[in-house]
Amino acid sequence: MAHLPSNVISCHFNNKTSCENCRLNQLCLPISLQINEIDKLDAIIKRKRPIGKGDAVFHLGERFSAIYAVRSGSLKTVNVTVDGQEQVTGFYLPGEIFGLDGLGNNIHTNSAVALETSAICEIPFSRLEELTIKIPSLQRHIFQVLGQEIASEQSLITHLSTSTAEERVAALLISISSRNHRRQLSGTDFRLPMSRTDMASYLGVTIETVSRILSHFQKKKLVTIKMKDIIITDMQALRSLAKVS
Amino acid sequence: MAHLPSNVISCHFNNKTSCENCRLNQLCLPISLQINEIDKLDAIIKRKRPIGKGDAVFHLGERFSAIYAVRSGSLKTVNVTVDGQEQVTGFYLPGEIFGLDGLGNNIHTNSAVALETSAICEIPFSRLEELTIKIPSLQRHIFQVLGQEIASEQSLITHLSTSTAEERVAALLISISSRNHRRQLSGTDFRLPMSRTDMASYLGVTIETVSRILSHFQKKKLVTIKMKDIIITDMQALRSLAKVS
DNA sequence: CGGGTCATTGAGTCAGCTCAAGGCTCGTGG
DNA sequence: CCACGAGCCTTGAGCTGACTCAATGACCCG
Repeated sequence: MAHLPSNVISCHFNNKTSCENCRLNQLCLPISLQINEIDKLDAIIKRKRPIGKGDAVFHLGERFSAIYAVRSGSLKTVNVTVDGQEQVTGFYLPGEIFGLDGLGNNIHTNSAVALETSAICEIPFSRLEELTIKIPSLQRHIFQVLGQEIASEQSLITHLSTSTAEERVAALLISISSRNHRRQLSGTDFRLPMSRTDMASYLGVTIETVSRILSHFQKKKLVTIKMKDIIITDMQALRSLAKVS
Repeated sequence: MAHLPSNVISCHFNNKTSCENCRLNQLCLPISLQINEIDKLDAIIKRKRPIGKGDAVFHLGERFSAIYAVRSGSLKTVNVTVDGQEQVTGFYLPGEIFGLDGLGNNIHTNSAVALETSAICEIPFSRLEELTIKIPSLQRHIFQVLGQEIASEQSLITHLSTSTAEERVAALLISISSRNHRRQLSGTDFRLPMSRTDMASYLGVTIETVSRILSHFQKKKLVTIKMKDIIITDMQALRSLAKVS
């Protein structure tokens, strides 16, 4: 095994990493696979050099050719409305799959942008399709990933239609919290990867409203916030505010 | 084969209908298939007895076992929020596929309810999965249907986040119009299948707001409305209001 | 033709927006 | 190691689009 260079960027970057030894393999695509099947999946996955904050994995309008998994860091997907405004449509954390927006008509309808230095796996879609025909459980899992994306978007739709600004902010905090928890990280004490502007755009409110609501949550002793660092001090209350059971 | 009763319901109902001779086969699943492949798809599709207005095809919480295509009529999918409110998450017209909401975790997260007397095709998902392994172009098409669902939900999300009530109503009218047009029907002169209440719920506004906006559109000579019958008299202006190119 | 559902219209209220000013943070360079 | 600047975040004041509450009108089915 080659000796790894010691600077920060490269220590995250290891070409030899495989799905088999990836910490995230119980969250990501391999979850449904046998060892020998994982090897086949592994063979088609390209592990890219880490990308810096603000860099795009793909741009709106580009031809769809692959889906992506987050290995480390975090990303947002961004849409541009007809009148030129940016609109954040999703946040993606390690173990999560993104880039599905191009599947419908072979053109990406969003750009994917790193929120911090991030490592991603690229999975060429045509190769993946071939593989799913050989490995039915993988096909089932891809369908499931797509289905989950649909379900999570529907719940966002419901939220945007029916919730107040306060409920939206609470729900986002709960969502990030539970996704961290799923990765064996703290669900109460973490760093928000996105800016207030991104949160506001995603939630369909203004940045001022997000800020005011976070201050208000702090006043009510639900959370402790210092910029992007957040500690949830009353999960119960926050959950009920978010209308999440 | 039994003689069919002659009442109104049954005259729409014909077991012999096949994908091959269905008027909608250039919109629906068969679009990507050869004749002999269509026969295979046909073999797994169950054509159900027409259902009446208000009847459900599946209920929230039920086990996911099939996806559905609208043959005639129209349906809505409905979600129930934590506090017990109904929320419409989608409208489905002939040739469109619904029921994908259960794919993620094998449980339907919505109910599907007929807006009028409707005929639907049921496609058992496990049979469809088997078939996609034998017919790669069908797999590709299913992925595409899922991708389109994801894309259309994302565009709804963007709309709900950024649009005013007026823009939302305009966008819904344009959407119904273009979906009618796709079916070779008039894109300017049609009947809205859903109630004001359903429109309002789907758009995330109140019923009064929908009503006021429709009246306002009429005053501005964009449309002529008589309850559910609508004539779009200035498509250009309505499109630009909807912020759709 | 009568009752119930669905749709329209009006008046007053409020959540979240806009505009504006000031504070905090962090990276950079002297 | 500190000073500085640019971007990000917070807070305040006033405004407005959409909501709530309420009453009336239109349609449909038995």
